[in-house]
Order: sequence, then C-alpha cells, then structure tokens
Amino acid sequence: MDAAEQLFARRGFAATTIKMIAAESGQNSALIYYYHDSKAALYRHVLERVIGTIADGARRRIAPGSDPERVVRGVVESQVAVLAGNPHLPVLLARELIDWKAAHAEPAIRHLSATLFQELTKAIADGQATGEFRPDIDPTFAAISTIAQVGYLVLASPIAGILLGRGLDGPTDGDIQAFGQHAADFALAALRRPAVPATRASNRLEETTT
Amino acid sequence: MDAAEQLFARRGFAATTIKMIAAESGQNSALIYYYHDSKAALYRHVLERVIGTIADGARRRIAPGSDPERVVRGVVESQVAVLAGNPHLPVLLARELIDWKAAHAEPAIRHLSATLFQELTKAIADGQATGEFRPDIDPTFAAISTIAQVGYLVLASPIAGILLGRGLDGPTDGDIQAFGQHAADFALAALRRPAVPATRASNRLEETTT
DNA sequence: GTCTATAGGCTGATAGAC
DNA sequence: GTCTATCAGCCTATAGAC
Repeated sequence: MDAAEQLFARRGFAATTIKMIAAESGQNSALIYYYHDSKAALYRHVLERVIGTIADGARRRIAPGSDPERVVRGVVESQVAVLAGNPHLPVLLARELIDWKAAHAEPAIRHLSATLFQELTKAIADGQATGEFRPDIDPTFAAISTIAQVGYLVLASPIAGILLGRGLDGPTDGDIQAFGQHAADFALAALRRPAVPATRASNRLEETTT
Repeated sequence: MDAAEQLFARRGFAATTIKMIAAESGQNSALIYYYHDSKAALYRHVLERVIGTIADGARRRIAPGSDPERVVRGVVESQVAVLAGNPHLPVLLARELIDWKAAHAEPAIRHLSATLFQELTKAIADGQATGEFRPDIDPTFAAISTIAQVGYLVLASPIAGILLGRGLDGPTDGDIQAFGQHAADFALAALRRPAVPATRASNRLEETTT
C-alpha cells in the first residue's frame, strides 16, 4: 500500500504498473492480486486510506463554537498541518480530482463540506451578524477564498514555486508555513469591517446590525 | 490537434492512445506519425498551442501603469476571461503541472511570472507606498492570494462544485464569473488600508508614508 | 501465502503499397 | 499524403505448483 501510494502519486494511475508496485515493495506482482481484486481496487484502497487521514486531521483541529476569527485561523492552520504531514497527499488528491473528477473522494469531500466548510461559512456569517466582519461579502465565496490560498499553493505547486523563486519543485515547507500565516491574515483583513469614521450613515448601519 | 487536445485533457497523456486520437479526428493512426515524431512530440505541440492562447489573452488584457486597484482587477478578470474562453485549458494545465511538474510549460510560466505577476506584485507595493494599501502585507504573498482564488476554483473544480452545491461537475460559467468579481473585491478589501479613526498615532504613520 | 509461467489484449511505432 | 498490415513489447490478470 505504501509503495502503491507513492507510485500512484508520483506517476498517476495509468502510468503506474502492478509490476512497478511489486518491485518497489519487494514483493511478487501476483501477490498483489491475492490481496486486491484489481488495480482499480488497489487504487481505491490507497485513496480511502489517504482520505481517512485528511478527515482525522481536520476533525482534530477545529474547535467548534469559538469566535469567528479563531475559526478562520483554525481552518487555514489545519490545511497547512494536514498537507505538511502527508507529503504526497496533495498530489494524490489532485490526480483524483482530475482523473476521476473526485468520484472516489466524493463522500469524503461532501462530509468535509458539510462539517468543516459549513462551519467556516457559518463563522463568517456570524461575524457579519455581530458587526465584526463587513456585511457586503458572500460568506460562501469568502470561505472559498480563504481555503483557496493554501489550496492553490500546493495544487499549483510548480507555479507557486516559480513565483516564489524556488523553481519547479515548488514551495519549501517553510514557504507553506509562512504562507499559511499570511493566508489567515489576508482573509481576516478582507473580512474585517473597516473602522470607518463615525458618520451618521455608518452609525445607522451599526445599529441595524447589532 | 483538436482531438488530441480534447483527449489529453479528458483522459491524460498515459491513458490516451494514438488510435483514440485518430478515431476522434476521423483519420488514420499512421498519419499522426507522418506529422508528429512521437506521441510525446504531439503532446508538446498541443501544449505549446494551448499555452500560446494563455499568453495572448493575458497580454491583451493588462493595461500597464494604471493605478494599483485597476491592476488587481485586471489580473483577476484576465484569469476569468482566459479560463472561460478555453474550456479544457485548466484541465490540460493541471495535468501538465502534475504529470511533468510543468516542465513543458516552464518557459511560459516564467514569462508570465516575469511580466503579469511582477506587475501585480509591483502594483501592490506601489499601493503600499502611496498609503492606499496597508503596509503590513508581503506583496508577493498578496499577489499569490489574489490569483489563487480563481485558480483554485478551476483547479479544484470538483471540490468547488460541491462547496457551491453544483456537484462534481464543478462551478458553472456563471459561478466563475460571479466568483471572479468577488475575488477582486476580496483581495482589494484585504489590501486596502483600514480607515482608522484619526488618532495621533495613525496621523504620524500617515505622514511618514505619504 | 508466495511463487513461476503464461494467456490474451492493447500500445507505440514502422514498412511499404498506392 | 493516406492507407493496410504488422511487429515487438508491455500490460492486467489468472492458472497452478509448492
């Protein structure tokens, strides 16, 4: 499974052969068919295992019910932590997105969407309700913008690498950590209601929203 | 070439066969080898053609030297326009990123980085110099956050589709247009210096930066 | 459970007629 | 330029010895 995960991530499903996996793991290729029905089944097993670690990591890191700002930071930090802890997770997930339109990952994505993402969206809406965040932003779009930053950095890692002067190998771990910090700050700077000078118009708005 | 572009985008390099391309384009498979040296060469030609359209689209849309806010909007709008105009561009590019670490696209990416991206970064730095933008954000990171939003929406399109309630087929064209508008607003909201109430401290800061 | 051997099919690429 | 025919090699998957 480890060998398969590595190879599927590095070369993709179609370009990885059963014999490669056997060689990489020092086993016989026929043995793989003793444990898995087919190459496709092996791939499903690998993917399910990897997705399990995302779900675990995400679940453990979000303290629900805390204030909006902490939720935003928590989500971005959990992205960074999960991605940093599983080196070929982003590649494997990216391949799944593109090769199968995430068909195998759909249940997991829907679950993350229904929990983590909804919580982020709700935190943003809550922040708007209390007047902490500006009201003129769609909470769903804002949540996507928030997670998109770190997501793009790892999905488009060769591009990000060039933009950061690191070359095609992509950002370093340090870059990702630093960018994660920035991403949370950036999202919160966009969300926070600007401290407008006290005019009548803004006062009226303040009263209706608090 | 059109058939090859479509198939390479839909199924990937390894999973696309020369005979598939021949069948799709109503030609003989041997004829492909008359025009292209190998499958890999055909892929390179397809990719070069596609990348040309990105470069063209980007070049035509950015008015250099305009004010920082216009540059930010222009970059995001050009992303949306190029992606909307070329349906399988994001998929093909995503596959190139992941299958070859963008090795074939490197010159184009470096060029876009040296022109478009540097211009965006410079516009942000300029905005900071004039006091229009807050100074406590790294311009390079801010530029990545800006382009990451629409980039993520199309690269992780099945995820974005689920988050937006559209399913695995991803966001609609309308979604991408609307999100592009939001993305520019979101980035500018993050960048703009908050209009702090006039205290002595903020006045002092104002005087040193303008 | 682990191995060897191999079937059966598809692939990229070429030779050569027209 | 376009076609048919075909090769040599690699692939997934299985049969069967141990």
